[in-house]
Amino acid sequence: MIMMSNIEKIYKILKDNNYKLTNQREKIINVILKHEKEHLNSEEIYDYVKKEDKSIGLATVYRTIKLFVNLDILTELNLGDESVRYDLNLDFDIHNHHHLICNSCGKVIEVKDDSLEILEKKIENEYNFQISNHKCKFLGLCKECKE
Amino acid sequence: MIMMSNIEKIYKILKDNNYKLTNQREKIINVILKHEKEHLNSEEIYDYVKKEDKSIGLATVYRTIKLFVNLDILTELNLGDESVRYDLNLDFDIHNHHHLICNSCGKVIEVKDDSLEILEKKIENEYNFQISNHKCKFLGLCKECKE
DNA sequence: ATCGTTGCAAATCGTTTGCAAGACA
DNA sequence: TGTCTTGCAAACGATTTGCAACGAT
Repeated sequence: MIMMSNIEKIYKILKDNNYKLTNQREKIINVILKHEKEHLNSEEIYDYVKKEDKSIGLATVYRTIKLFVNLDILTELNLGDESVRYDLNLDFDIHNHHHLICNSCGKVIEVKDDSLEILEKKIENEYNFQISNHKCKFLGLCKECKE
Repeated sequence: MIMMSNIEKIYKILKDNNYKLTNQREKIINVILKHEKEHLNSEEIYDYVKKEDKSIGLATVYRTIKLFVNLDILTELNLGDESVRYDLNLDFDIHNHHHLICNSCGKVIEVKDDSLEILEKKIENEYNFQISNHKCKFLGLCKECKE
């Protein structure tokens, strides 16, 4: 099995779904990949893309983000009271992936963990609720802000 | 220790913080309490209150909700892609309280559970991140929709 | 050549604000 | 009475839309 880079994965998803790979979409993808760890919001994505291409329209950025959310390339994050931020989602194992959110500096740290499965089993039995996914965030203070 | 009803608790919180108990606030409280399990959003709260009092202003409802969030009477919920909904929060043990969200009918079921503490301990050690709270949602199908 | 995609500007949505009038303590 | 609170309408910010022009396949 050939290993695909993230960029290739996204190109393939677009192609597979009959969406065109335009100049604007390419630039937006590059910005999102480059800042993957920062969980940018719409405005930030627009600002970064604007630096590469002064003529890009705000609506295009919004439309592209929405498309990517629909294609499961991005996941919307509702962190704290702030704006909606986006999380790149190309690993297909998001099921066991949580977020630590620092109340002081706003940093978002990703955590891989599967220990919620015990709790999920319990819920499935107790409530007869069939779980397909979970979203978990832990609020608190990061290493740096704790000091 | 005397047991206070939810209504009494809210009246006390307002009084303790030097807020007046107005007619409009009373009506909003009643609507929220009556529909506690439904996790109403702003619009729904407004619609219900409007039925009791045709003359109430939309801004008043928004201002009251915001006040209640600040006073920790309500907690904002960001469920799925929908609007912000509100969760009555008078038990003071929200720390161990999760939400099950049905992808089909949108129902929200509350779950009391404290088994996340093991995971929290693990995160605190592994990431040196001091957790003060968590918010967890489990997405899937409820008993009724599963059939 | 076709049909998806874009940039622009206007429209829309939910929410917030300024202000004068009204009401609770 | 004094100050907090209200209703109204206007303002606001983020996102969406209609449309004619453009561009990828």
